[in-house]
Amino acid sequence: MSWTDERVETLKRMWAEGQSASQIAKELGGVTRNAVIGKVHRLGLSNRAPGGREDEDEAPVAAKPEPKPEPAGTTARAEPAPPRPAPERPVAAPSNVTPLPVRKPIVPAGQPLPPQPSANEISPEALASVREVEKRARRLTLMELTERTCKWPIGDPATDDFWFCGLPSLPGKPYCEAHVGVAFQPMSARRDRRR
DNA sequence: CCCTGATTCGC
DNA sequence: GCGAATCAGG
Repeated sequence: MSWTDERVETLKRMWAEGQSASQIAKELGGVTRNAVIGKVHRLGLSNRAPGGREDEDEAPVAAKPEPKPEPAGTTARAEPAPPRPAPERPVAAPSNVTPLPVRKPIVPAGQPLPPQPSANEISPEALASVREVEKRARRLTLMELTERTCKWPIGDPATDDFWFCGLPSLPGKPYCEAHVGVAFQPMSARRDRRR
């Protein structure tokens, strides 16, 4: 694979969007995150806009030759500060926490997450398991989610009482075992259960 | 251990 | 120019 104009464009766009190098690499395919990072540096867009105003063009002449007294170890690193999807209070759900087919947590521009077929029926054990699991949830924030962490939302997004499960997700699935069990229910299964 | 970006250096 | 290996950090 080579850096065609199109691929570079995708790289630029995603990098600007705050996507991580590994995410970009996966999107492009045929390259590693190292390749992406390397390219990013060669393109000279290493620091992403922290959300606020940033200088467009670089002042070529620096007045300060040596502004750093520290001998080593100092890292002038700019925080990414990814776009945070402010929780636009939808419907302040009461204490009634029973999200059945709720499957679409706010994931940072992730993949479509195709629906998985499942011959699962929601069992009392599964429900109990979920309750239990949610007590032990890692309580991750949006930014801490990865492809292998459960993205099941817990709590009320309109309050601080909100986080994501964060337990290890099943390979290829967005949720942990317990949450997959209640998330993916075929219509038929639900109907049958309503007996 | 999972992940992040930064840097180096042989190719 | 490229990117694997490595580094430095969360």
